[in-house]
Amino acid sequence: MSTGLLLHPLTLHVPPPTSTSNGPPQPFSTAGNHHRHILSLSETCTSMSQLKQLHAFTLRTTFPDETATLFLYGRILQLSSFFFDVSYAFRVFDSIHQESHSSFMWNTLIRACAHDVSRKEEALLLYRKMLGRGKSAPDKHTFPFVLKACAYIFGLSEGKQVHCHVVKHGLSGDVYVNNGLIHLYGSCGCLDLAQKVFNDMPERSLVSWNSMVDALVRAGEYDSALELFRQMQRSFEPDGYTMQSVLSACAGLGSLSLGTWAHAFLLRRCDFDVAMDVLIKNSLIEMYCKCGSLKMGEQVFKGMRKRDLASWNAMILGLATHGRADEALGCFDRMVGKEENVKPNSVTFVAVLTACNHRGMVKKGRQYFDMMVRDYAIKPALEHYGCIIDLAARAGYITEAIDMVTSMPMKPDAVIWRSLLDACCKKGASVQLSEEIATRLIETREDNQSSSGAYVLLSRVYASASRWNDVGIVRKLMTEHGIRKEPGCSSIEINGISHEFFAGDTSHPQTKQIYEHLKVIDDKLRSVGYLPDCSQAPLVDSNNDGSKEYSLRLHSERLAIAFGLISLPPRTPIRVFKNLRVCSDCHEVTKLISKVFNTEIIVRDRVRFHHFKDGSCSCSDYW
DNA sequence: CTAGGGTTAG
Repeated sequence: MSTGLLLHPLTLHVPPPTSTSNGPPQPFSTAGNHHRHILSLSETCTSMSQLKQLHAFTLRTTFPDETATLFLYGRILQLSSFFFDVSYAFRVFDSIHQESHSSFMWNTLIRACAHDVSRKEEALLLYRKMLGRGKSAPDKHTFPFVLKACAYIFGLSEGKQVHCHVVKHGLSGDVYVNNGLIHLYGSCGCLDLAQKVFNDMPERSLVSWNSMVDALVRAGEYDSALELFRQMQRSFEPDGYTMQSVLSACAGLGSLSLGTWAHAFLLRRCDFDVAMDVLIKNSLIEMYCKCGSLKMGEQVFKGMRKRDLASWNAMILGLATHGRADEALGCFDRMVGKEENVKPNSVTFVAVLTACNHRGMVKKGRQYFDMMVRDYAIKPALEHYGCIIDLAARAGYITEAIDMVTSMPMKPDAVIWRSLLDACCKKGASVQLSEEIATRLIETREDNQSSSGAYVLLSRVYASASRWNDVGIVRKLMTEHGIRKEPGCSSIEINGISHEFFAGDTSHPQTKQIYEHLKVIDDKLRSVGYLPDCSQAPLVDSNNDGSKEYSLRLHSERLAIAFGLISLPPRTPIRVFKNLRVCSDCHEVTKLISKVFNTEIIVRDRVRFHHFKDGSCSCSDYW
């Protein structure tokens, strides 16, 4: 046989066989310590084809003892998963006698599955098999992989069982295992369990802290996440993973001052490789856009040497949510154009459709929806239908929107019913239709939006039809079901201090001034020809005292803008965050106010509200 | 005798 099978560069690293230091290598069947050579070859193996040659040698070689053979097979398994050839690993594993499967082999295979997106379930299956065979017990290496697989499929009940096994095997003190548990509970939304594991750990690493910070961010506990970040710095230097979570927390709070601080922090302290750098920059774009600084978001985006799909998605979405639909669509064109040639995914189209939605561009929205299906073969998800249905309904094409709901292949969720009902309410659809939709919305049992939920919207429908009896019934139902109407809410951040405004709210210390200024704004708007559109904003009896006002007048973001115009020096950009979705008319009004008062005003939606205990939060409180 | 943990947009 020829050893020419093993090609350069592998052959370069073969230690000379002791028996034949000169001349051609001997056939492997005779020499007693050839297995050592194969073993050392396995250390320099650089590709799957080399590994296969090695495997072939192994099959032809007689090994001095069983242990040595199994050790080598373990290596081969390890290498095939290192080269991402999991099916080869499976074949090797299956070729080994069941009795001889070692913990190492099981672990290697489970790990290979846990790292492969399409094999997460297989990882759990293997683990179950491993337990069932009873030959090799799981150890501290097994659990982190199994837990990762559980986390990925959100298998909370499976994960809890694995947690029991961890305890049973006396591994509840292992730092790797515990990190896996934190990650699992964090991804499944069990914050208290994640916290408990974290608290009870005898030893913590940087990964433990990062996983816990991440769990808090996922749960929307941004404040606590930042507090933990502060604590962790007493023992660890943050890395890229940490900063990614910290940036998400800042984005979630909508706090530009915190976000800017985090940006400065990472410029000063952190050093990443290129892959991490792209990830961090993407988080920066998202953070700046969510905090209302589209300018900084764009700056980061433009300054990137390398961009990936997520960078484009973040930028398009940022432009879209700021109502800059044309630029968002332009960005999309550039992305798919010849020069950049990045293939969009389903998230890209959510961003593109959001751009159309925020500007009420019905036709364009439909075009992009069709383009997604036709040109990119992307199957529309619920979110895409949500965008396009909302778009149609808001523009008054309620029948068409309902047709889309009935023809789409999946079950509509509460968001879709709500946007239909909202449109019915604003466009004065028939009471019967509105009632039907409200019923469906309530049936989903997901309707927990107190300010624009089924009951509130339905009572508005009855009110605009002057069916006061029914309004009373709905009100009573709301009380019985314990649903409290919460007013719309906006916030504005000034010098690191956040101020909140509720529609109709009078609790701010400068209320009198704010309302006076609101009147100034409205008068100015009227003087340039703007009149609140009654069909968009029906008369509502929001105070339940017979005093009807345009709901537009009560919009909380207008209070916030009024406050901004009073307390900021002229021409300072004003950033307002709204808890409800910003719609096209809101962008219009804001644009008009910006023009009339010569100030840049940015309104951003869907930022989670951060309730400061003392009503304020400054940068220095945190760091 | 081998080894291991944490990222992604609505």
